[in-house]
Amino acid sequence: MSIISDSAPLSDLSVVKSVSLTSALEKELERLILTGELEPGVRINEIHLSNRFGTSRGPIREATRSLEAKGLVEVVRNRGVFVRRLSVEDAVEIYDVRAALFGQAGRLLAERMTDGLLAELTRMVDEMDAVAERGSFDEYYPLNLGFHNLIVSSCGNRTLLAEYHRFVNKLHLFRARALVQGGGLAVSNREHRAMLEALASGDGDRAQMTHWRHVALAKRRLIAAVDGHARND
Amino acid sequence: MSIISDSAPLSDLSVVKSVSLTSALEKELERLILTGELEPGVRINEIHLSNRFGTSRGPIREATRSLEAKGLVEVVRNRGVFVRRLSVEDAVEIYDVRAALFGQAGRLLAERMTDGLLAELTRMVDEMDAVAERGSFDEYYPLNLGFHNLIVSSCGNRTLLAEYHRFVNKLHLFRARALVQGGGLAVSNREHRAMLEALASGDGDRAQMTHWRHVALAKRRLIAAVDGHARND
DNA sequence: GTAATGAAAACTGTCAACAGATAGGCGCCA
DNA sequence: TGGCGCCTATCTGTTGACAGTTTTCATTAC
Repeated sequence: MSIISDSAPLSDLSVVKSVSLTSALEKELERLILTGELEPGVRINEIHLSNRFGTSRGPIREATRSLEAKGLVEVVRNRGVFVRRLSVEDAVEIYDVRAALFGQAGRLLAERMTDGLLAELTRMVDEMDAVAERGSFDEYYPLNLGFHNLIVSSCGNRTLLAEYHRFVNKLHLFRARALVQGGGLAVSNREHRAMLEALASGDGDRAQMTHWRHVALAKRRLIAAVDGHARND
Repeated sequence: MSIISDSAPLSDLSVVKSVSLTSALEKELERLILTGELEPGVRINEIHLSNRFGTSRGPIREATRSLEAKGLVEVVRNRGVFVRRLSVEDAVEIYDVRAALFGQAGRLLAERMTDGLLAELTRMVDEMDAVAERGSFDEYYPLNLGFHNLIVSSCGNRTLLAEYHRFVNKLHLFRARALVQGGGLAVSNREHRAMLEALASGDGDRAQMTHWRHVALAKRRLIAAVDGHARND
């Protein structure tokens, strides 16, 4: 259950012998993939990596097998491992799964809501409104990410949290990822307010619905953006 | 994206060189774990396994790292890999995730329902009713499994399908698994009928709700069974 | 100029061996 | 007799090497 979101600056792997070389390598490879330093589609050369990290190929192979199970890379026999490339269809499928998980998180959170958390979430949405008015996407994006993370982190289900993060991370493998990020800052934040109200009411059904719909609408925006982009090609 | 459900009788690993030794070992280990031949909590000895399968330890280590990422085993540094043991809390968390995924599958299926599929699903529910009346759990269980699988398999989202199977499989690691299987055959099948009606109506919201609730109620039955069992101890 | 061919280079799959860590048993001592 | 520490057996972590496959590239024929 590795929740991969903090890309801690542990580039020097030599220090972390305490947590096994394989898992350190796995984290580092995951970081390289998610930051885009290893682009979707490229092959991962075991020998190059073993030279780069000063290890033998064994631990690297173990790490890549782990990443394969997580869906970040693809292993082709006798040809090597490739950073997974997500098609539009893959991305759309992931949005459905993410919507389901996020809706469930909303439901669970509504049933265990605290005043402090509600205040914090409200503050975040207010801040996003301010930023959205300026149209500053660079500021909006991390706030938005933090808002969603706080909801899922606070829902009380660690399994759900891990899965949610896994799929959000996986979306980084979608080449046209930039498409979905733009557009509709204010619109998106209106949906956030609806979620807030549902959470405050303590109504699980309603919270699940608003949270589900938020991701479903994001999916619709993605599809529209992809279609528009394709038409412009 | 390995959908693991068919435990094909490929006990002889020597034949399947075409799909790589590691993945064949992984499938076999997964089978041993899910069937309970390797019980939750036991340690997996690399040397014994390599002798048993006639390979070296390398491929076995790769296979176990993959299983670790899937959540079936736990790796402790310098001590080995252990078949994962699920607590009641873990099982309950998984039910929440499963409910979310199954609800989403219901929604997707409602929006792409065909007459043929509806007829097949109806036939299955009728058969379950007949079996439930006889109180034959051994006959009910596989029918029930097939009913759920058909719904998720037909929803058109392969990512969702793979995830759903992963979590259903994971529940095999729950030691008190027998607790949830018993009780409420007729009750459960009444919920199936509600799901059928929602699917037939083509109403996505309603289908999601009925499918979600079906798993949520199963979760509640599990909790009740566990509580009752604990009180009897 | 292009396509087919064959050899060599590069890379992955697998294995066997060594180094370090852990666990269990034995003897020593209070 | 019970507890402590040492020692050995067992097992995992990692490495380097060999075998087989894929890819690359130069050569040759058309």
